[in-house]
Amino acid sequence: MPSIQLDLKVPKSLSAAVEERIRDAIVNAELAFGQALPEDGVGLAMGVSRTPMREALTRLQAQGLVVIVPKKGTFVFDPSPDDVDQLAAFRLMLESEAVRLSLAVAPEAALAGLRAAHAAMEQARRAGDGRAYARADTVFHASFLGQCGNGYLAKAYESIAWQVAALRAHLSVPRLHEQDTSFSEHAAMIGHFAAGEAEALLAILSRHILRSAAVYREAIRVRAG
Amino acid sequence: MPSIQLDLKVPKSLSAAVEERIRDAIVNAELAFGQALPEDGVGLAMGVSRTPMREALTRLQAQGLVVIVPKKGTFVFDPSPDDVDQLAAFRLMLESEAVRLSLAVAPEAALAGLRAAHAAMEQARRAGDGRAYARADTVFHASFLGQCGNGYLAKAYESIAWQVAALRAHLSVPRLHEQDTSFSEHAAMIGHFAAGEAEALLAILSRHILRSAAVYREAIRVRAG
DNA sequence: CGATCGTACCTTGGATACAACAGATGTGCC
DNA sequence: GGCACATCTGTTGTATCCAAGGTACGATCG
Repeated sequence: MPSIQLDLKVPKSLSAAVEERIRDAIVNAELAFGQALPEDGVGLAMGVSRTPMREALTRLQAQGLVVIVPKKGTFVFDPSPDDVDQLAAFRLMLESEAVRLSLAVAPEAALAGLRAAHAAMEQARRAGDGRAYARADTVFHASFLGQCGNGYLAKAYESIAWQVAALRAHLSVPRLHEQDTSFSEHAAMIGHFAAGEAEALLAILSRHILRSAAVYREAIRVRAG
Repeated sequence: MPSIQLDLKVPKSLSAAVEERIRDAIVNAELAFGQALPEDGVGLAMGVSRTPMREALTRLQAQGLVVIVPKKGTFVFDPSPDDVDQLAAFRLMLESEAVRLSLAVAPEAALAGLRAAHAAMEQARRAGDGRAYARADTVFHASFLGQCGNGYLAKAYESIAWQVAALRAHLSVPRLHEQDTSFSEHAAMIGHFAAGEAEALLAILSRHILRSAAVYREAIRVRAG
């Protein structure tokens, strides 16, 4: 066994690179909801052919980020107000279970992840970097999942986390007031987690998730008219 | 609008047909766990080329039924005892929530589905058709999901239901005693559902799922040595 | 005899060419 | 002016070809 570890940058496959790029574009709101993604459009712009592009789109469809309509085209997913509610409900369900599990299985590791993410949130808040704050927010919630010990649960969460991130990027109105509320709620969650107070934590989590869902729902409803 | 319904067999895409065929082969135990699935092997046997085969395999990977190892090949998924436990736990979590939701949202529709499935189970049991019984069993549990009103929850369940079905086909030892227990448990669940007794139903469901998980886990452990 | 290197084969990864289908657009007729 | 039809374009669906990586086996050298 080699004693040193040189993490050689393995050139990931083109399809993986394309998938990642498009996903970033969606969750960073570079692409609008419902926007068409012809196979030879984005692909050629990146210098790749249709084959990896197709694979990337297929995988993105499995993640719910794009919708492929046979013989018509591929489009960025376009959630209805109802979708937002259902997504939030499902997210809350997964995350609640992850909280209970991680609390039972690996509370120290999860707590470390929460604190690190919260520190990153604080730094981003001081710097006024909304995007970094959002990223840290994502990491915070992913901490529960990473330590819950159930790979299927974690995978299911991943498959919707991107959609949640996209909603946040597209629909959030960055008000500092909101961010303050969010920040203190996260702090409270850490406190309850450290104390092993699952129910109190879940109450905050539920409020937290359902409140943002209401905001997104309203934003979509208004936009759609 | 045509007044008659001739369910004209829409020529689904080749990739969809291949996907379905391979999935059937896996959940019907025609293919062993870990078996290699070279792109030009199964494909050519069905007379299709590698491209639709690749798409089918990509989607099957998203469903957890196959594992694609870059530059090595594609293989039927091969769950470890731990995987079985986690899968069962996740399934129980999804299905419990679906029970609560369907009970709250559309109890009549769900109940109709349950009764229909249970009737099919009884018929299959009388006929001694184990495969038909298993299919009806799958339909029974899917009834909760179909009426829960949350598409994300239903989709997540679908994505693991195939794996559960595959476990059942590969590892079940068809003992009539087991089937009797299963049958009466399902009847009890219908009774509790009709009476709106969620907790009693969930207790049976939990026993039901965890018991079969223990069987599968043991079967895998023994097989692996 | 064993370890290591080279090579051949098998696999997937990607590109391109062709075919088929859906929708839009324009045109002619009524 | 409106409707029906043909065409035309843009898109996906499929097949085939070439390239590159990984594995296993055998040869070769110590």
